[in-house]
Amino acid sequence: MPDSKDRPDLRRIAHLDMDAFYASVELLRYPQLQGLPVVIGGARRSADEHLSQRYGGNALADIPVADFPRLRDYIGRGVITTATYAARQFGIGSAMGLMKAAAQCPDAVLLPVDFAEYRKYSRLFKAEILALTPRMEDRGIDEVYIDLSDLAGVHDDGGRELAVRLQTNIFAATGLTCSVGVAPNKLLAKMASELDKPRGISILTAADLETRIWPLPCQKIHGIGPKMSAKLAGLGLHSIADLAAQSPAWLMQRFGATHGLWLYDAAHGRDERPLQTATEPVSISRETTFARDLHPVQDKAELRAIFTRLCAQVATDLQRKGYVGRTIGIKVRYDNFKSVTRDHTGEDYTADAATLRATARHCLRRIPLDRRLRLLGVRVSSLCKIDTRPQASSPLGRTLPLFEDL
DNA sequence: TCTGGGGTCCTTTTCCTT
DNA sequence: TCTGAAGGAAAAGGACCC
Repeated sequence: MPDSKDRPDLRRIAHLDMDAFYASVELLRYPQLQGLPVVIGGARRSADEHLSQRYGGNALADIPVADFPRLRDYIGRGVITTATYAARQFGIGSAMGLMKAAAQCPDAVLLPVDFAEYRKYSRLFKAEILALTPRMEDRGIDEVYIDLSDLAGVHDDGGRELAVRLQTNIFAATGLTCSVGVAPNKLLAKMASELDKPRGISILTAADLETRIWPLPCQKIHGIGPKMSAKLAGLGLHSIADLAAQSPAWLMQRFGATHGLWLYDAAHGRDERPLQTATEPVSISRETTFARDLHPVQDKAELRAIFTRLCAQVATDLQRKGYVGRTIGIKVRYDNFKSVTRDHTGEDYTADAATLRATARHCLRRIPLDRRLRLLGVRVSSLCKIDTRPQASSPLGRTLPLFEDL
């Protein structure tokens, strides 16, 4: 049997992406909303309370459509996490402000984001994949890479039969559909899975590069976002073919050695990144955008309470996940949307709320508090597992004194 | 005018030490 | 004691992703 580890040309990597994941989960729960404009996002409280007060989580499928909260009822800040296709007809899309969306489609149903529910389905579909192979890289709640290289039959049809089997098993387990792309590496597999959504299966080989990848806009490359895309467009490079036509030297001159070479390789479909079947978190953080901009002096008590709560939440998250960290930082976003961060690396590892708060407070003192704030965040990095940390440090899980000075 | 939250990764800047 | 170079680590910022 050929071993793909020694034969890069035999690599078959699948990228699997759930179709409109959050919206699809919500429609399983509320089938009466099928076909209606529905947006998911905003603050949890409004819609949650609205439904739970009246129905308490029972017989959700029986809730009359007329009883669902609407965009027009929403007051406050927030953005749309995702929108159903019916809502997109109104020009509503991800990351749009809710107030703006409400102006365009006031009657759209507004549902809160329910991560606990999405995680439940996430575990179900990943379990189906792991039943086929342990060679899976977790890429978040609704997508994964899978190394099919050594599975029986993959080299007979490029992986199509395995992709069909995955789709079938996942649908049976969850009632949800997904799209699958199979290609020689992660970069191409990711692009392949987006070629034919929803419920698509796209099988790519190196020979398909010019016909199926090169006509796509540069932004379809995972890692090229709006900023990079605009810069490329400014140089007259719009499609991946345009990018591929440039010499490595030309790209390196304009984008630096590392990035230039990466662009060149990506445009030529080259990517040798291995699958990462196990990953450790790099940082754990909590942040919150206030319902209204808060003044550092006039709203001091409110800010202090929020700050204390964020520290306590991060500490709880660390303890629950079994980590301690020694770099503690804060993030502030001013009313003009400018953000600043400060952090400090200490001697000891900790997951203690009071210790986090004390260090974070020092960080906070290093930034100018001369205008209103819209966001505050607390972050811990330089993490290690609690049982492998280099030395014993601060006590864990102490209760936090409330409402100290900021 | 509007712009969430939780992350990763990369580059640049700043600081410290020799 | 001052100054500058060099290198590394830490800090800061930004782009990107889900």
